[in-house]
Amino acid sequence: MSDKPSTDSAPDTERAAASAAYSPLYQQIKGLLLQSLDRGEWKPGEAIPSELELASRFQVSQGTVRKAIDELAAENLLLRRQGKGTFVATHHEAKVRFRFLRLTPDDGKQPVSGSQILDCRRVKAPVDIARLLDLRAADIVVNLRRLLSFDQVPTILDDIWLPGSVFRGLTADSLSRYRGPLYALFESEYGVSMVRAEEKIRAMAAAGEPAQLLGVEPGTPLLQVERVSYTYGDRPMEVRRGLYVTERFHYRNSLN
Amino acid sequence: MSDKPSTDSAPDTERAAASAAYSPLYQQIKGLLLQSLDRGEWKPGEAIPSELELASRFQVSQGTVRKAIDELAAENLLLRRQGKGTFVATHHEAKVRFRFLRLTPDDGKQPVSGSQILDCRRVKAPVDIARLLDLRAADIVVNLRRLLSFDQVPTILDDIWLPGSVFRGLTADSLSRYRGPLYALFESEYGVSMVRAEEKIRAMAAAGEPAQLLGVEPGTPLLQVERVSYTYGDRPMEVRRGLYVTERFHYRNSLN
DNA sequence: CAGTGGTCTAGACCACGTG
DNA sequence: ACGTGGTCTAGACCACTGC
Repeated sequence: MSDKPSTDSAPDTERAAASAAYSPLYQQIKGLLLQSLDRGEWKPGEAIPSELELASRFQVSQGTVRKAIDELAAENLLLRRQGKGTFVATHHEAKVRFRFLRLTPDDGKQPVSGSQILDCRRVKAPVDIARLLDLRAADIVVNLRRLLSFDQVPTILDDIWLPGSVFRGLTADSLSRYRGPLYALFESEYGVSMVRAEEKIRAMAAAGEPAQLLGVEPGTPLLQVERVSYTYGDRPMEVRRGLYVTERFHYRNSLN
Repeated sequence: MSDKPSTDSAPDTERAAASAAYSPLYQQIKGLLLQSLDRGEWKPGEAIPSELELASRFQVSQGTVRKAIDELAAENLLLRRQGKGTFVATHHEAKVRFRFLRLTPDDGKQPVSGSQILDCRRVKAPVDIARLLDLRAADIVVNLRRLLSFDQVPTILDDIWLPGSVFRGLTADSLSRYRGPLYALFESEYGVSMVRAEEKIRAMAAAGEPAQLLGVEPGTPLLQVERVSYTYGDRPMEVRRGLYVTERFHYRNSLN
């Protein structure tokens, strides 16, 4: 069923017009797959159709589908499992639970983590948040504050902003009852898959309230991590400002 | 010319023995290419032989060579340029000069950068450095300190450790005369290509001497970035401890 | 055993860079 | 016009998973 992407056998005029916007077949297929993912045709954790099936659906060769899937897998949107199929990435699953959390214990031992919701309100978007989330200043956002502890030690204080129109019904209560990563909740309850994020990191002295919540002296150096998370189509869906205590933890990063 | 990697047409016994250590042909080719890079058969910035030439040399199809090169390109060891060839990655070239430097101006304007060598000595390796560099405690290392300024403002204080046996003849003098990224110098003068690095980041208060050199008050929160850089074959070749002033700059990172 | 993704091949044609 | 990497195809066989 459906639209075979146009590539060859086009008259010269069309060819010429298209040449500026030339895009390889597999990129077009990739785009179609992205649309299906965005549309929710295949849910996180589910298998997508096999390569042969997609090839016949799009009327291209298996190799072309494969290359499209290869790129999506490289971007961690899909997950290939030999002999089983190709699956939509999800924030459930122990293996990738901390996909976006780069704070790591110095001694390498996995800590016991706990989350405490401090606050959850709906407010008019501050200008800087509105800009980052592509909203108008009048729009409503959910502002969420929470404290993460590792081995009972308060370590991360997060200030989170979400578009209110998408995250209806998100309350401190529903959050407190929930166990697990926020991004997994966003997926199953609000259909929002976080796919990519950008972080800006700086060093900052702990002010009074954060210091108290994190149990450190005012003036203690902390990491300030500002994260913007994106769904399919590079649409920003979350702003998160975190303060990290780096006494027994560090932020790890790989450069290639 | 030379060794075709063994894959097919092997008797059953050998086949079975190899099955535990089964490795796809293109991975074997990738290994051979890596050896050639490590051996310096193709220097940074130079083109490697064309895909067809490599295919005939290794007695495999072009597609297999292509897949090997694809992976090396994805790891930034090689650089493909359509119509021209495939090139060995280099730290010369304006485009990738700051490949490993994640500190970015808040306002996005490229600053004018300057480097000042503070110190360059050869000493016995401290235990922690020796461990990180896979050296014995008795081995000699080069210890290098420098101050980076952006738009004349002191911003990064680096404490750098290099294996002395590799970096012979590296002196404060030769460094002061050199303009450009250190990694480019390492490449052309010492044949060491840095290919990958791991960083550990924490927040830390500026102590007396660093504070003075960076022109900030003692106690000012700084980013402390510990980097270990690796050459081909994942051999550690540099430890770098940097202190970053994040007044007008931030450390940027992308999460996938 | 059947179905999935993974590897490997051979060949055709396209886009790009350089003479 | 030629050589490079880039795309696309068709088909064979392999390795892994689950019934």
